[in-house]
Amino acid sequence: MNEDFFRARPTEIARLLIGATLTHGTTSGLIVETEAYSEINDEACHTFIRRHAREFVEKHAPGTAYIYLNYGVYWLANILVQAPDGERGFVLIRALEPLTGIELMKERRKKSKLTDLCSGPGKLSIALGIGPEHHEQDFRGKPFTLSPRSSAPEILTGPRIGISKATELPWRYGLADSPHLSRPFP
DNA sequence: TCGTTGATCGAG
DNA sequence: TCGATCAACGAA
Repeated sequence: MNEDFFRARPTEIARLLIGATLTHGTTSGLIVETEAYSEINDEACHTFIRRHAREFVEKHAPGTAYIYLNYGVYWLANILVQAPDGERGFVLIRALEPLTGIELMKERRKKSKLTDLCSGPGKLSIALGIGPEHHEQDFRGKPFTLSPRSSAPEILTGPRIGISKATELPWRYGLADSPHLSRPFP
């Protein structure tokens, strides 16, 4: 994806990324699930509760990686985005369908079932080797490559997972009928 | 269902 | 300083 791809609202980019391909090193996967977080009217967004996140969006360009440790255990991969009107936010990559480097993913995950490798935000970080060293790195070519989808897929929409605030916003997106989702859609 | 795990933030 | 909270996962 070029730089302009990330110049849109978080919800718009989260939707456009369904069906796109994410590559890191020799591993890659088809994005089947994302969530949008916005600094506008979204209390679940880190910019509402973390000073570091507010500074991050000020200092970095759209397309920059925001990598966050959740529950003291798992690293979650987000992409910083910014619309032309100034609205900024993050897109969380929540699940992938493994495409290449599957043997390496199985080693890293210590799992052999294809649907166990990347079916959650913590799982896919382990499978693709994403960690704290990638915070502030780039989704616009290196180290992470995003390739656009070839055709428009059927996309599901629902409430975001694992949050307690702004639960009414239907900002989770998923590829219809994918067996690689972190959880079914309602 | 339940325990694990550590960065962050606000109250005291 | 202390306690609550948190964009998850695996064991059972």
